[in-house]
Amino acid sequence: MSLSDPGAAARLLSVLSLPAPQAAPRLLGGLFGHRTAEGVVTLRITELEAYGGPAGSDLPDPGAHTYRGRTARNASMFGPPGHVYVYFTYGMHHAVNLVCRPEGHAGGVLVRAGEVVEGIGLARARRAVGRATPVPDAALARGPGNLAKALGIGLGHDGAPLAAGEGPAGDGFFLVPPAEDDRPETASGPRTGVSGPGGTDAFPWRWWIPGDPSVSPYRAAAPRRR
DNA sequence: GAGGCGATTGCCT
DNA sequence: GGCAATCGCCTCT
Repeated sequence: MSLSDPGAAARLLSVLSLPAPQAAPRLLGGLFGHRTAEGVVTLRITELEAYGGPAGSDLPDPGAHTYRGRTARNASMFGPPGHVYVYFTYGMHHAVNLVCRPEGHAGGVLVRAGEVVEGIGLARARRAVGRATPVPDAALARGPGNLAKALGIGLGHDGAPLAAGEGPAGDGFFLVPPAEDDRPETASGPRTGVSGPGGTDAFPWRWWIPGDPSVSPYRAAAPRRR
């Protein structure tokens, strides 16, 4: 697999047309990158989570932002595949999803962690902002908030298209799903930080590459403070 | 118009 | 392991 893989475009469309729980394990080990005026950072995806659609749809997911229907915030999740859904949470963190399924069907894959394989200097610089101590390389894109920061992703990128391979020249996102023969070993379990039934064994929609140092530690949803 | 809380992170004890 | 930070979105009044 490489950024110039001629089969990448076909694989991207076929994989992202699937419901998220089927697309997610097929994206593990793939390349995901973002090119800006600052440079390019590319990751090998090592951890992700699938998210479905609203109550009453064909893939209801009580853990998803889309569960209560389409809103201005989550509209990208209902759009055509091959785009990104970026959201802002906890007043400080961004996270990025790869939108799945045909337009009208909500679904996406949250990219939770990756190994930086290109642009590690830029990733280090972005992650160093506001920190006193340096970030270990394996942790540069560990966790969805950290990954978004390493890739330079903000709310302004919500709805941006995903190119296959290196894509057209200029700024933007690109994605290269692994060829079938290149898919890594995978493990799966409940999603991290999801409260309610969506965070239980009933939705084992988190996948990761076992033993990879960039995978984030599992955390149960924070109990409500009072 | 107000209040609660979140697909998190990192520092503190 | 506990918990503060920090603010936009969503729900309810």
